[in-house]
Amino acid sequence: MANRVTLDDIARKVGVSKTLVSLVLNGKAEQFGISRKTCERVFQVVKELNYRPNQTARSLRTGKTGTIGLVVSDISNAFYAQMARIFEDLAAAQGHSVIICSTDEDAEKEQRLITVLRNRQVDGLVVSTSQREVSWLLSINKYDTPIVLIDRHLGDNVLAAVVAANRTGGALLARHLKEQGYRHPLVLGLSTSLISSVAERIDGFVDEFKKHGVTCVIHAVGFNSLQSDVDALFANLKALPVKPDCIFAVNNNVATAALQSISARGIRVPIQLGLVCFDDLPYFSIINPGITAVEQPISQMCRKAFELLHQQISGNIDRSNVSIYEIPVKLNIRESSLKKFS
Amino acid sequence: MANRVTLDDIARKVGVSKTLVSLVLNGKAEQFGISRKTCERVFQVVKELNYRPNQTARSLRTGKTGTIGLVVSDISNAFYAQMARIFEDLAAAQGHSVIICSTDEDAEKEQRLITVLRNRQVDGLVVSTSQREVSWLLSINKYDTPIVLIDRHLGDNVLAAVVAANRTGGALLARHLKEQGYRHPLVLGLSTSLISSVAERIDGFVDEFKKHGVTCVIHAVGFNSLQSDVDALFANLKALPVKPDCIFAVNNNVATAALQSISARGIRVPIQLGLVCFDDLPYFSIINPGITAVEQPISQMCRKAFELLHQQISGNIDRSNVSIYEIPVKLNIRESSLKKFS
DNA sequence: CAATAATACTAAATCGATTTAGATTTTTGC
DNA sequence: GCAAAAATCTAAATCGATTTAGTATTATTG
Repeated sequence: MANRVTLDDIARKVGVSKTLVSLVLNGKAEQFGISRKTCERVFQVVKELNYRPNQTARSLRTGKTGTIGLVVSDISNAFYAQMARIFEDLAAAQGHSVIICSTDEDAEKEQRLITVLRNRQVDGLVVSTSQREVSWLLSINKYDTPIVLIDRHLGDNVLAAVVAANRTGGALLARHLKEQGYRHPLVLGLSTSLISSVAERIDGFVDEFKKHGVTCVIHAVGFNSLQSDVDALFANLKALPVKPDCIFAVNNNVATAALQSISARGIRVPIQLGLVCFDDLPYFSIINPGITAVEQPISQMCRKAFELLHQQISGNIDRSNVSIYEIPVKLNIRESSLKKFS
Repeated sequence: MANRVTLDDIARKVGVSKTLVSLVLNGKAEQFGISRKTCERVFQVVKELNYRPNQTARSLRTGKTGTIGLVVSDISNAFYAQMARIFEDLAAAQGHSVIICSTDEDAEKEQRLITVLRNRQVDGLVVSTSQREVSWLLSINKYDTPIVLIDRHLGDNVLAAVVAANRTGGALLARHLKEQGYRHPLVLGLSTSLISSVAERIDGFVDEFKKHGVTCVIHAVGFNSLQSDVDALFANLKALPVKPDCIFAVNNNVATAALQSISARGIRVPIQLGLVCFDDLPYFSIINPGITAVEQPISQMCRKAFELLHQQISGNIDRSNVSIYEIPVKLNIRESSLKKFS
């Protein structure tokens, strides 16, 4: 075996105790008054034998694994994939690793996955939760593993959370549509709309239209039957009491499904139908018409979440006094909602 | 702490040894002739105290962490994000977890990341490698950690690898373009074209055209300067000795960058310029024109790679006799290459 | 020069599981 | 009723690191 080299092997070869080797390798040589010469011999042998510390053993002793768990609904979704990459980089900068889990918006599956992560002794969790009540996560956070919520929160002052300005973003989209002359908005939501992010996007959107006396129709589609639900809706668009003149897709998946239907049916955007989306994707600016979207500040959200998690892990923060951090969003106006000018 | 419950706690409360508790929990009760009654009491107390085994301790003793490392160039790329999701599911089905690392096509970074993963005692590695020679990975695989390459291989009979039928896919695209009447193909490759997948795609493409006396122009762009390199190319298209009438993007990133340029310059596809891509994306079938693409069998590739890895991990296979598995691809013809009919 | 301090190092305990080797107790056969 | 066999269970070693509580040895000081 290339690496059955242990601390003992180093110690034996150098002719010192493994305590000393450990101290040297952990940079505590100075503190423990270990002579420069000895240090050098240790480093030399470490290099010679190509010693690599067994992280498992270290974790058992220290109680720290240098691993964080990232729990999202689906890592293959572009939004969470980007998030994963950013967390990976943030973690790697500290020599930490990330284990990623996809819940498919299933609260029970989420609990199973989090249990696995806890058994693996992750130092902390970043969770885009599908839970509907806070108690379970709260007790974990309180007694065991630090948790920071991302993208979705579970109400005030219970668990630290970093979210996009969902309500504001929804309102921005609504105001824009209204200014463009759209009057019959249809909100394409998810049947899991209890999750805070989607709910607030919809609230912000609906409230803004309501201010001007316009009522929104809300239609929910299933996370696991997205395309077929959306297709079914489009097949019956004309049968609706009021035929919508624009659509608000609450996330990038919904928007893509809608675009699929729109494309298949040859519906003309933005004339026949306006389209806006919460969450921006690279291809939205490539296609014709470009899709008006609210861009989420993923990088900022991740950095803040990571910072909060680290404060909790290192115990530099009072875990009972937590806040929801809301990061501003940006409206990218493109042709899909420009009724006036088309 | 919610979970400072250890095997000892269970043993003490039940009034047996921790050996027994461990045996019971690992399903070895029968084998060791432990009475039904005792088992039941153990299970009851385990549930009562909400015992969760410490995976770190278990890993140290058994030498198995139940973790595999997935090393790719960038997890936020749709292709690898999908891959990650599939591996996650495959691993989860066996109670295993996945740690994901992004190398940015940097061979040294890849080595650093793999070293971290090995220190974490991962049971195996699935790597879409950026290495240019096989020796380093080979020695790891031989003496230490099982490795299966995915998407890219490093030559015959050195490391198990699962790849798409890259050469065939390239040829399929070339034949199609030729049949459509395109005669001046430009290959948009990557400066990291030494990697087998890209190289073979290009080879297959170029060879097919050569059969019919057509020479391809090959233009490489940088992984870290994709958009600007592509933009620069498009700015000078006319200045090229032969103006291309179609473009072959060697992967989805390159295609998206090309589309960005195409869209910005108002180039008309497929009339002015045909476009095909190796690697299919959901949005390729939504936009107008749809993008002709070779679809990679990601799921099959992942399943095969996972199977191979598991054979290696469980020692059911001779590690020195390895093969490259090539999985068939599928050509999805869309409007972006239909010169004839447009 | 003895007492004290500083320097350089180490033995052994520990983290929480698994596993080996063996110890009891009970049952069975004759 | 007693040895052998079967049925249950356990003590202790182990994985490979970190950390606590020291121990020698040498240098300094009054």
